[in-house]
Amino acid sequence: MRSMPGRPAVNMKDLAREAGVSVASVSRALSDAPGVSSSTRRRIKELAASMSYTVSPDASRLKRGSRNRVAVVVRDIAHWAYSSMLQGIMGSLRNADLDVLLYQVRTEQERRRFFEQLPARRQVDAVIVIAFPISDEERQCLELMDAAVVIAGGRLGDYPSVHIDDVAAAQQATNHLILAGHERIGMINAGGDWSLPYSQPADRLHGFTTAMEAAGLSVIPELIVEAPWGRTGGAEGMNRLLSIAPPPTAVFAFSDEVAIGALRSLRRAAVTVPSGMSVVGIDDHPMAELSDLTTVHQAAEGQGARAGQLLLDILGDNAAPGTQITTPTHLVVRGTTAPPRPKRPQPADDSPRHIYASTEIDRKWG
Amino acid sequence: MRSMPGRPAVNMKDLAREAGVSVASVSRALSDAPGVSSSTRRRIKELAASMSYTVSPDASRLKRGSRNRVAVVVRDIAHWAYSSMLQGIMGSLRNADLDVLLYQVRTEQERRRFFEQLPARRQVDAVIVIAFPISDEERQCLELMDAAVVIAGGRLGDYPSVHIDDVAAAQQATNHLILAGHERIGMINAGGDWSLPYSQPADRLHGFTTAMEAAGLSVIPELIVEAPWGRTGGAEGMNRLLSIAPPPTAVFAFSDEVAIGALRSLRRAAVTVPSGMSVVGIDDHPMAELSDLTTVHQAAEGQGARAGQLLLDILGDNAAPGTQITTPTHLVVRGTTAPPRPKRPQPADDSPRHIYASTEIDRKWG
DNA sequence: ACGTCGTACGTAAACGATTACGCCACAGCA
DNA sequence: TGCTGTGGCGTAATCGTTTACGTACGACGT
Repeated sequence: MRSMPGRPAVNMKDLAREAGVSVASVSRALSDAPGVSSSTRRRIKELAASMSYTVSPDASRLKRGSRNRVAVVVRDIAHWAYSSMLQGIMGSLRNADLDVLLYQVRTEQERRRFFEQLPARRQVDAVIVIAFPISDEERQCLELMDAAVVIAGGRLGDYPSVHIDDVAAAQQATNHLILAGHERIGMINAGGDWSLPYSQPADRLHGFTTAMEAAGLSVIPELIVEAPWGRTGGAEGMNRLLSIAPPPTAVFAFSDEVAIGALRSLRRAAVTVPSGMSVVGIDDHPMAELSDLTTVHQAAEGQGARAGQLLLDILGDNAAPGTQITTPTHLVVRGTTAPPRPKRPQPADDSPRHIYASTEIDRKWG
Repeated sequence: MRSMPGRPAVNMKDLAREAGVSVASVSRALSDAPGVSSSTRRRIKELAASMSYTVSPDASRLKRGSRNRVAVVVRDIAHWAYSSMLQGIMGSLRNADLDVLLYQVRTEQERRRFFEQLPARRQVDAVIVIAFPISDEERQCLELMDAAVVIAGGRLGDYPSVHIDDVAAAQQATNHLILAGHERIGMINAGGDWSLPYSQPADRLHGFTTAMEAAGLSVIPELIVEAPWGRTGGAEGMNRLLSIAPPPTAVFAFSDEVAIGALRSLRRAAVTVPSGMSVVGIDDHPMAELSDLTTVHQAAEGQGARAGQLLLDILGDNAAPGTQITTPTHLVVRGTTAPPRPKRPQPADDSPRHIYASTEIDRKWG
């Protein structure tokens, strides 16, 4: 049976009466403030426990003017990278006496609604945005509520953020293909459904082209295809690349999910991997190991943890408001990349490369 | 530049002065309560917008005694099944004007801390517990919060819950193996690290044994191994089963993650799947498709959505407090199950079964 | 002309805490 | 004894709202 909604069964006044002291003493005792003898403090605390009393967080917040709440906004909770970051964030905020309000914005419309209502109902000290772009008007909403903002898993304006170096990650992936001897290299990019521009696709594209140019290879525009984010998008993208004559000998995919979709297309097209086509992704998604996918590892949970810590530092005035943290990435070589098939058909090395061998030893390159 | 923490730049009194009315009228106008002429109401609302004023949720809650928040407690945010459920919950709560407070309890210690300190105390109307067991004392703590409780992805006492029928799911998996002709069937069970008993392992074990007995097959105790939850646990479990002479010809794994770990052990032991060993799991994790794993599908996001809806019904007094919802499961046959190798060695059908064939067509059995 | 009623609005008392301020008793010191 | 300082505690103001109640006033019926 629940009592009146929200009204506590026992409030501070009751406790005070019961203890024979004033509410002021109770407040002081419970909040470990000075001004109460240690004996009464102990007595009050014990009584509070026995009456299972706790202070009303709302009244307390109202009076003190603190909020002790942060909002975490995530685009897709069920996505590996984002839920990992969320986990990292929760981890570093765990001991901070902060409540976490969770919001999911899957569509443009939900995003808009979130920012419209944000100042209205939710009062938070900070907002952590996990990896999606926001518009200028939406930034104004954030300014209005005078909350700190931290971006996790991306970069956005001058906001403090924790992210990987997308350009460098793309270069690591591309250089791996180049070092293996590939020259005709394609890319499947994914913009992520948002109408707003986000730095990731542009950065990864930029990393790809600069790596190619640095190696003296030509970037062939038709070998760069844009596909929807996700596995089906990756499959589509690869189909488009396969329809080009001649197709690339290696493909850099925007992410592991895209790469895995691409691998599916290759299987259906009976193109052997890696001898007929090399594929590399970015993320080191758990599925990458299963698919034996060469990829560039990023520590998603670690980024979340750093973002949470950065937020605490900012709230505690221990960090510059514009701090940008770049977490390292590294190449994980698995079974989907190899040198290209020699141009002159010769006894091809089609001996069954044991598909699981490389999961045992992840050779890690800078 | 942030002003005083938590104190709004402009409060209702300021607005009232500016509008030339009393705070009462402002409150009435903004909350669409009767007692204000429509003209003043409009005027006040416009002024509020132009001063970008919003009511203090804390003061409002304090006075009204409402909370409009629910807590979601999850054991492992980054796990596919739980983040999917969380996603489903968020989805059905989205339009309900409820904020979601998120708590993670990964370890026994965190769980204990959560229940001892009840950070959600006096803050939420309801608590959704995602798939982990709680002790009797902890239930008493929950009562203290005087909040509604809903269990998602499991069953717990008399609390309303949304879950699959674990017994039936285990039977579906086991029967599939039995129908394929297996007789010596093992099981890798996983208790999930908690010291508290949870219904899932017991139910799945029970489903396994009843299916076996119903088919007139004997349950061999040493073929039932307990392993830690997760892929490495599954690998360990399978190693133990392989060390038994003779090993089983088929294995039912507690979950897809366990099954995938088991598959890894089989690869390392050079046991071919499915001809040398059949494996079936439960979940239909996205990785199951990649691993071509036969499994029993459960709709994780759907369960979350139902749980969220159930919560709304309970808060709106539209559902009996003890409602239990069972969501259906179905077998998805893929490539890790097949009839056992005939006992008399004969021309084995080791022609390469195309490992991806069945991902194209998921034959679904009740 | 006079009650009566409904509407629009203001006044003020909560809601449950925190905290500045004041009071009192007692200890220390001359 | 008289003065001052300090620790322990109570009084009351306050945080920003909501809302029960009171009042003023125009409309209406008789």
